[in-house]
Amino acid sequence: MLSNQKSNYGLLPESFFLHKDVCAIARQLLGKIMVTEINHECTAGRIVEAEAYSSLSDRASHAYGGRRTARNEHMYGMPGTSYVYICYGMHPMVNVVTNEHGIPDAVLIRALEPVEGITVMAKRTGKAQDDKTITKGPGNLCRAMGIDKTLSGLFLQSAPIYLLQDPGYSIDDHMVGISRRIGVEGAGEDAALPYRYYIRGNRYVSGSPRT
DNA sequence: ATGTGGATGGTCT
DNA sequence: GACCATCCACATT
Repeated sequence: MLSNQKSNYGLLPESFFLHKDVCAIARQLLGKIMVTEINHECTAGRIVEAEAYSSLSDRASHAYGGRRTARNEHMYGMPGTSYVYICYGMHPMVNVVTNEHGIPDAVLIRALEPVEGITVMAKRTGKAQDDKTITKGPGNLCRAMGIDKTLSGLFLQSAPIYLLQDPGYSIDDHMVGISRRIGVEGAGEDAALPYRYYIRGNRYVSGSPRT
């Protein structure tokens, strides 16, 4: 199943995703492991960048003002499920849905550091295994992980997609950078909110700053 | 290292 | 018809 990783990593409890502070969850997702198993191919990466999108009051969120459409329906789903949508007509983006059922908080996963299946990632993306853009940025990481819209609305604790903790790994606060979010200039004052979290100096972190 | 412009198509007004 | 929670190639500093 999860091959050699299964013995080391563990599922996250529902309480992890139920937290009301979506920014705290985005921060805590740094260092966690995202895994996909698609067509018997396992790929995994450590989360190194994530952004919080906060429910109804956040103008950068697809659910701003309580907006609810066919596209963003999964934002209103159960905590610990996925919300995948297509951006710019071609890039899938994967989010982790948080807070209680019906409250559309979500964390956008923006970058991973490859942990397993790097040859599969290279095949899917047409890039070299040592290309640092292979899982850098929300569109790139979805391509490397094989994530598409059909993986939206799924619990992140069973095939084909998992979110796991690595008990032997922790991220100290001094390793964490915080900034405004990327690509949300249209969100007025909310564009400046410090809702982006990343691991300082990690070569897979997208945008800037990276330190 | 930084900036620009084009690709590309779903979604909402 | 306008707007994107982006990426890549290519130009310029």
